[in-house]
Amino acid sequence: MDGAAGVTGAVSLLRPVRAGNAFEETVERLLQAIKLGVVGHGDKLPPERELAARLGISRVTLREAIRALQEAGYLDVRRGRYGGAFVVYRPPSPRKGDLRRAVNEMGESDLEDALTFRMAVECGAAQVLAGSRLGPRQRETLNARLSAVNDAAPADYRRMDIAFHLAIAELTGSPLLAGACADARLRVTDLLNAIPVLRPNIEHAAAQHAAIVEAILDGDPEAARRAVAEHLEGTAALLRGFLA
Amino acid sequence: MDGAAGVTGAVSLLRPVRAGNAFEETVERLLQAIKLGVVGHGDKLPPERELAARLGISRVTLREAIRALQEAGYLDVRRGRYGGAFVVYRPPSPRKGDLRRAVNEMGESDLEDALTFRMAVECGAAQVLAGSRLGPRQRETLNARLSAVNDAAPADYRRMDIAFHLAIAELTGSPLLAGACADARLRVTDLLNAIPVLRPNIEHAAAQHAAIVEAILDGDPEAARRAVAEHLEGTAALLRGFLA
DNA sequence: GTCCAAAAGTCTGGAACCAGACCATTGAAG
DNA sequence: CTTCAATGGTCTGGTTCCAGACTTTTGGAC
Repeated sequence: MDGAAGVTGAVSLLRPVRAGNAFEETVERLLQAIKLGVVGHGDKLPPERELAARLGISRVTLREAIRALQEAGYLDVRRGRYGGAFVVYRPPSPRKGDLRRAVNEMGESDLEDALTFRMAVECGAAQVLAGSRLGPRQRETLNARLSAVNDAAPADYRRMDIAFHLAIAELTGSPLLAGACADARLRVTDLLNAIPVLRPNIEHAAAQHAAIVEAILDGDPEAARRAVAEHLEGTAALLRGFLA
Repeated sequence: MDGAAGVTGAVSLLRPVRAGNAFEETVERLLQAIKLGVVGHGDKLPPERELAARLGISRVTLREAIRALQEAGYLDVRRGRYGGAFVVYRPPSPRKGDLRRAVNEMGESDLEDALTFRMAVECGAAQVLAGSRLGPRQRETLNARLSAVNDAAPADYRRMDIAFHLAIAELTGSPLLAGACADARLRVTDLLNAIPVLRPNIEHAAAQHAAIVEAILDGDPEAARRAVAEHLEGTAALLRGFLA
């Protein structure tokens, strides 16, 4: 360091190699999967042995995490054949003050960080996707996700919205980019879950979603980038509005 | 899973919680810091106790990593007061075949992944930065980094180039975004180090760097995004050219 | 009704990792 | 030339985490 301390990158590179112990990180991961709706209400997690292998941890550690989530009321574990860990979580209806509480938990600066990060990676993903030649299969997927959001029941709205946004990143074919977008989204899920889903907002978002898809299918990176930026600015403004 | 297996995000969320053991991850991190030039030739790493704390690992584990890097010839460790671990690494002059070898090591699909990821996050960062009000201090920093690349000796060129690109991300004020850009860059450093630094390429890059800075200082997100996209496409094309 | 396969639940020995105390070396200041 | 502070080097006991073998429960197939 010393001589080059100020050059750059020191902050991001010399940060902790591990976010916490294996147990904590596993709980966090599973909770994210549940809250993002990757595994929805009533769905079953993969068998312990398979899941432990996928997460790269031992069964013992995974079981501790599952038990913690069970005790917290997120999972229902049943044994025997056809048993498993079933998700029983439903996003709670937001109450006044939830947002304030959620923001206080993460900190104001973390909020700005998350919103900035999300803006950058999602705009980047849309730009990249619009700039690549899309096959008929990919176009279908994109349209299907768009329809799914528009047809979603209020209780499913957030989940479908997440699926739509992540689909854009995943269709780029870059796992790194998809991971970054998933990361960005889950850093604001708690906040979004804390504000009510209102009709005018949904309609506004629907128009923006349509514009995003249109730009991507048109192969116009600039329009795609602008559409996503506009959409996310709207979301950020909504959040700040509820905070004020 | 099952019911929602196809929805999305499963791949990125149910991936391994830890990339390897603490030792391996630490070696990797330090090596990245060295190769990205965060700590340049002759610089000293922070004292073991401090570095271990920053990396969130025990001194024992850190020392193992340092010893590995010492044996690999990247560090020179001296004891006593004013001692420490000094970087002795200089980026090697590329030889014919190095690139092919580096690509084979990481895999073709990982290469595409890395290039796509980098395109998305760096374009996003430039867009965000151009869209934010910059203070005089930030403008200075940006110009300084630009000059540093242009004035760099050939041996320092890559390092200054990295510092320039990362500065854009860091100036957004988002640690998450800065981290993503650092990650993206280090995934291609080995490849870029494997191709020679040629005059025409440097001049071409210099013009593009200038265009990026101009767009950002003008507060034009679209122009900034386009300039970065163009620049990175040039780099990607260069890589592919050397591979063909 | 019996059997079987798939799943959760349990146990054990060992490896990895850690926190903290202590030792050894070095170069500068007095 | 003695002292001292900052640094790397070493040791010890305890915790976390792991791999793998084994047990129990469950519901369907025959």
